[in-house]
Amino acid sequence: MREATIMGRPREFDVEKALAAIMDVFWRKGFEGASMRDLVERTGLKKGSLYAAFGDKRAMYHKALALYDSIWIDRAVCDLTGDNAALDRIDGFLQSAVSGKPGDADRRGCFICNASIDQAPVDPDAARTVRASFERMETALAGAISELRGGLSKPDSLRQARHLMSVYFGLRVLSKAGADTEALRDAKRTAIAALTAG
Amino acid sequence: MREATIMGRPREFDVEKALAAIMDVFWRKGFEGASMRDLVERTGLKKGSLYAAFGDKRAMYHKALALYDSIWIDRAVCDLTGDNAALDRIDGFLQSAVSGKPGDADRRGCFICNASIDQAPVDPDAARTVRASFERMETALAGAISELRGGLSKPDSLRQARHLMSVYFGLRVLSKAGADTEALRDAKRTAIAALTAG
DNA sequence: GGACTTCATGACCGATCGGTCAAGAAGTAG
DNA sequence: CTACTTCTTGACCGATCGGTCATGAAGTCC
Repeated sequence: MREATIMGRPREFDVEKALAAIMDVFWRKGFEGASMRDLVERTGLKKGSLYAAFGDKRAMYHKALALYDSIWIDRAVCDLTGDNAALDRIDGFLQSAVSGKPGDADRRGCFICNASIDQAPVDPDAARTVRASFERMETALAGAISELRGGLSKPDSLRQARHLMSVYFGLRVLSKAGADTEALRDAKRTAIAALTAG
Repeated sequence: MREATIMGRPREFDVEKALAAIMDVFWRKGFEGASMRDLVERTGLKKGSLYAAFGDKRAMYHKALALYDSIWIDRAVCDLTGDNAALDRIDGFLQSAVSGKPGDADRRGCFICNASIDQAPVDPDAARTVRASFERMETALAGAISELRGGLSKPDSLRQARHLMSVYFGLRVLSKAGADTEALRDAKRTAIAALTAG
């Protein structure tokens, strides 16, 4: 319904671009750390337009989180189910948590990880979104793992996937505080070694 | 110096108790999520007393984080270097990230983990404290690991320790969003299995 | 054209933010 | 006792918080 009917003055800004900007702000600063002023400046829009288009601050956060899921978690899942060698896909997945630019680091990390710490305990809706992302990642990982090691039973693949999930988010935490790159590399390497040999 | 000299009106409150209350607030709510109002209510003190005793909000946060390190990270390190069986000590360490009360969960999680996500990217002092805690944990873990597996070289123990560090913080992240208890148990179990067999 | 609908803008709202300070209370030192 | 120091308290500060709304601009529909 309602799509062909265009009445009244049309929007002058690109809603998706605006939401992408909102996502970037919450991603970097968290929910409480981001102010409406930040959102206004980053989007280039006025407060009234933002509220009209997205609802209140909490609603903006939820939409930003959903957008992150649909862009970045989607990408991670696609990469994990792609057609490279299974080991390379898994390695790439963990590597994405390690890299971040050298030196200054990407500092944003993973929005899902940030939201898990920052909002999940106080925002059930955010917690639900986060858990849904967890499951998608876990499933994709399990698929790649069972591809890598044909002999593994389905439940065993799942267990290995859950293990790598914890490694992934642990790497995200460690790297946010600027942990030694070598330490991250070691953690990743050891996890992968355990996978191929376990 | 200065300790015997007690001049003027003595403090009526217990500074350490107050700081413990402050720690609890920041631990639960993060830096931006905690307001001075929260701190005043939780400590039972007036704003003026808090500022006089601890400095501004940021200084309070730093002192709270240092207190956490000296209580909880100390305890984790002690447990890891204790005299139970090495495997039990390591298992207990990971278990502390899994448990949290059943159902409603402890929700506070690990303050170091929270601070890493929440403040480390924007507060270099907090980041330093967090990294120092990382290193203490890593060292204690490496010790327990080399005790568990005598044959392991020192660098290999360190690599295994770094791997378990990532698992630990990953479990913290997953559990904050209320991930399935079984998933956490699987992740932990698999990590330990990899340790004993890798 | 006029009727109607939606959008953009900036002024405005009360509440709360982190932080300060003057004045009085409560102690020590001599 | 007086002199002095520190602590406690509540009033107070300007800034910023998230959020609203009236007005006018900009479009569609007939």
